[in-house]
Amino acid sequence: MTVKTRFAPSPTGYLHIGGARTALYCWLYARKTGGNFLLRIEDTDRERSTQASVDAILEGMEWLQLDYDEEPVFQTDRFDRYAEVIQQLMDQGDAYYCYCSREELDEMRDQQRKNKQKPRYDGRCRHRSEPREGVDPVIRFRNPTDGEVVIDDLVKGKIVIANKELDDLIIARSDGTPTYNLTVVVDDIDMQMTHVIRGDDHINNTPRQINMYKALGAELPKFAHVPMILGDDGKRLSKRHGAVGVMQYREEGYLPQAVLNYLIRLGWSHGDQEIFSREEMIALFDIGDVHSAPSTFNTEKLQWLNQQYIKTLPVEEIIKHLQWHIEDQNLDISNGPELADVVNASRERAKSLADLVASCRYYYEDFTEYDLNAAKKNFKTATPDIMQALRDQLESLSEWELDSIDTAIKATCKTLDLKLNKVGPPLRVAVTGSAMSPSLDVTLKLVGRERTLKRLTQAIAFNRAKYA
RNA sequence: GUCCCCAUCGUCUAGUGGUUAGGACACUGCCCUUUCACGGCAGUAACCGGGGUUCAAGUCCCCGUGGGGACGCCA
Repeated sequence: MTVKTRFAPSPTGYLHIGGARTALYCWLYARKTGGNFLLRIEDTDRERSTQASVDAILEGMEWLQLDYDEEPVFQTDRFDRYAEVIQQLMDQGDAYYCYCSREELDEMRDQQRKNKQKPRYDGRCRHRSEPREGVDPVIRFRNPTDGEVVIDDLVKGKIVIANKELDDLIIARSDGTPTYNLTVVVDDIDMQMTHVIRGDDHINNTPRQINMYKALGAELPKFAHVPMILGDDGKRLSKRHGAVGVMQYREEGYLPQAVLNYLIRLGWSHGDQEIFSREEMIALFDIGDVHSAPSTFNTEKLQWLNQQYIKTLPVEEIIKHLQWHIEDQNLDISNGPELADVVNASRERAKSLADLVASCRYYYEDFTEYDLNAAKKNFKTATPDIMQALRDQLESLSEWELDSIDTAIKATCKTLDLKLNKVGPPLRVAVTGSAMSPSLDVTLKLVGRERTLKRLTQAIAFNRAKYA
């Protein structure tokens, strides 16, 4: 049978990092097995679902390049079908009207809590035959009272839950709209899902859902419950608890490759391997190998991975993702060196794409102020003379190439009888405004002759004024 | 409170009865070096506790402890 998986977020916020991992696992498993991966938007809660969230989720999926095989399914398009199934359950006697008020239910739960019991619906409307005047009833699923439900979970193993721990859950609200546990089951059956991969916060729902599968005479999919991701404080990462949206990682300069690589290694591994290409992920991943314990999100490792990818990805790929940051940081690159050359010169010292852009500004724009610490440390009384000597040497060059620039700098050192470490650092500050840049020959070559000479003139003036 | 899940360095993990408990991030030191990085080398650091089973337990079982989750007319 062809594998079918789905990612089923509810559009009540952005795509967060935990959701992204679940989506990745679903996607990988489908891709690995030659199956299909679908996206289903669970928007039955009309109070909280928004179009903006739908867009954000779609955007996140696209950024991560987790492509789905069919058009996304929206549950709000399927209300007729849910009503049909609810009616079927009513007709079969597997569902019933419940007229209890919210106050009544609250009181019941309070009482149970007081008695140190698990709050659960006690089934008081199970046998009611008369409607209650003026009350729009909800519909509850009649859960079996005896026996137990067994989940053969692909990541957790065998889980057994006694039916007496479960209660009769609401499948239709008093306004007639269906609720989560019903819609999931109906959709997964109709969409012929073979594998339900989701966060383990859903484990408690699974036995109820299995009972509904049984009531509907449907075949069970395989379940795989992946552990939650915890924040630095050990608490579950969620929308209301520090989980940031995946698009925020783009804003901070992460590559989608790095995010995906980080996510796959969070709870899964393949020996000692840390870096996985997309192809390797698909080839090596198996849902059954996912670690059953929750893991803590660690930004430093994500940073390291990001750096690895910035260092090694083809330059065109880097540039593709860099565009967004160039716009974001308002950098005009039309007047300066080739972006590819700049990227190649600087990629080894960038932790993020945002850093990369920020640290390349001097190739394209002039500046009038120097980094305070860099100037303080490297501009001395002798600087104007050194800069002047450098300027003379560089100006006389017939060609502006790495070799000639390098030779000019060394020749200056010799003329002045100074070591390179007295000449190089101030030169760097003069030309870039900061204390860090690629090696001087590369930097000067890219900055260009004209700009270099102009900046040396500027540095001479600056230092003359300072030490006058 | 009740039920469910989980437990190896600070973090991510390898490990499937016999290992000097391995790797990665982070951290520290050294080397490389015109800066910052990169890179290389070295180092600190872990089997939650207690009982079993066994010749042998990080590995299997039980009980604690700790952490997480669920207990909605949310998903």
